[in-house]
Order: sequence, then C-alpha cells, then structure tokens
Amino acid sequence: MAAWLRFLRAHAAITRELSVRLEEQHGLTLSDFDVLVQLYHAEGRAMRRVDIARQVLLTASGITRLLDGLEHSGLVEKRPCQSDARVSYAALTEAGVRKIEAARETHHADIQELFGSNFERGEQETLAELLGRLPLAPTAEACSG
Amino acid sequence: MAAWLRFLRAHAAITRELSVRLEEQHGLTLSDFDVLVQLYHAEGRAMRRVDIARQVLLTASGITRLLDGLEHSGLVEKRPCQSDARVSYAALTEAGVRKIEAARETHHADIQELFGSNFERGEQETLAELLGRLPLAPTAEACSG
DNA sequence: CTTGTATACTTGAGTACGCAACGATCTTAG
DNA sequence: CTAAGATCGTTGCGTACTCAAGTATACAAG
Repeated sequence: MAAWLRFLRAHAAITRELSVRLEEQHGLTLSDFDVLVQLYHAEGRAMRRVDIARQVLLTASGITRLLDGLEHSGLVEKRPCQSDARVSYAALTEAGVRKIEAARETHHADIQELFGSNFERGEQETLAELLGRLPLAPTAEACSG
Repeated sequence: MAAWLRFLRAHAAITRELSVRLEEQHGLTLSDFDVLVQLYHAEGRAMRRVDIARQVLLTASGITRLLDGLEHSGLVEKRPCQSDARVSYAALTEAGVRKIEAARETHHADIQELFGSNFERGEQETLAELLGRLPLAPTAEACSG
C-alpha cells in the first residue's frame, strides 16, 4: 500500500517534469517520444498502428490522433500495406530519425537525473526486476472468473 | 532506463484497471478516491484545498473541479475558514466517510491483486523504500542552476 | 489610510486521452 | 458466389486534467 502510493506520486511528479522538459527542448510529449522510440527500433522503422498501441499502452484512437500530430510535424508518414488494405503502417521519416536521435540524448539524461540517479546500479536492476513483474494487460482472470 | 520503461507501462496498465473497477464498484475515479482518503486521515476530516493539491499532486484548478464533483455527490462539503476568508475547507460528510470506508475495502483488495501480490513481503518493503527516494516536487535545482 | 505583493481559489480555453460506434477490409463457412 | 464474424483504423463525444488569467483576501511597508 505504501509502495503503491509512492508509485503513484512518483509517477505524477516525474512524468510532469519530464513532459515539461521534453516539450521545451524538442516539442514532443512523453507519448510522442514513446511512439517514436518504438518506431526507431522497429524493423524497417515502421509499425502497424495496432502494434504501436499495444506496445505503448494507448488505445487505437489515441494512436490515431497522436500519429496525426507526428505526421503533421513530418516526423512520421503513412504507408499502405500491400497484403492487407486495412492496415496502414506508420513509418519514421528522415526528420523523425534525426528528431528521435536528438531527443534521446537529453531525455535519457533527464530520466537519469530524475529517476535513475536515486539508485545505485544494483538497485536499478532490482527495481527493474520487481517492476517487470507487474501486469501489462488487463488481468484476464477477472473476466473468466 | 529499462526500469523507467517498466515503471511507465506498469503505471498505465494498473491505473487503467484500477480506475475501471473503482468506477464500477463505487463511482469514483482514482483521484476522487485519493482525495477522499487524504480527507479521511486529516485532522477534523477537513483540509484546505491547497494542501490537498500538494498532497495528491494535482494543480489547484484540478482540485476545484474534482471537489465540485464530490460536493455534487454529497461526499464532501465546503466549510469557510474563520481566520482567513480566502480559504474554504473541504470536509468529508457522513456519506463521504461511509463511502470511503466502503471503497477502501475493495480498492485495497484490487491494489493487492494487481500490484502487491506480485511481491513477497520483503520485496514490497524494498520497493517502497526505493520508490520513496524518487522526487515528489519539481526539482528546484534545475531552476537555480 | 494606501500601495504593493503574496496567497487561496475559481474560471475559460485548450489538450490528451478513453469509449463506443462506424466503415472498410479480411477470413471462414456454406 | 454470399453471409457472418473478426480485425484495422477513424471519428464524435465525453472527461480529467493543465495553464493562464481573474477575483478576493491577507499582510507588510510607507
């Protein structure tokens, strides 16, 4: 319980500060950054929208609107899928690649400052391990009973 | 970095699920609950709005609107401050006390299920300790240099 | 008293989502 | 082929916030 409360508060405080910095320095929101990083590491630097949604834990509609913005900024472009006309890939543009590479630098430093620097190396690993056990999808057990 | 990503994802997944349940079972949002709990533990079950804001990491305007809703539902009431006409206390009503006591039960169980049950007792304490080191306020150092 | 300046709270406008409903397309069964 | 059902994406609408500006009060200095 104590752990959960601290978890909540820390999340609010840190994401707020990270957002402000990311916005100031690169004009991106945290979710923007998150999506760009996913694309950056994806094969061909392109992904289906559904897969992005699953990865970054937004809903499909959130992704649509978020990508609208990134397309408008020229960081991402739509690309049709030849084998399935329903899907449209979101692909990083050249500008997108440069943007994410630049943003990564400062953003990682910010994360390190606000988050990582509070722990020693071993502690970071412990923390990562513990957090890794938490559920990422709605717990299906609750539905089927 | 890995730890941070897991932190972000876990937060999104767990709060989403907790919100849904809290909404279904008690008609409250996570923030509603959070505020009610603060009031419940406050002296006289009343707090200044500013202090609530600081405690739950919302802005003052967010608190105003959130309390509007709770007042409308009759869980909280406004109470003027005799020594300072600027402040109006938010005070739990009888209904509010009953509501939070009821909600606590299921909400704690939900937190335990989604969050706590992933750890053993010692691990929970470790986690709480580690999370407790994270900053809760915008880091002032960044401003003054 | 008046004139700042700080604090408490509210309000208007904007934003980043979620949910539910929709159209388009794929897939499978007949 | 048609029909039924699942999946991908978008859109309308609602909501929970934030920020910036405004009002009202307190307090301190002249």
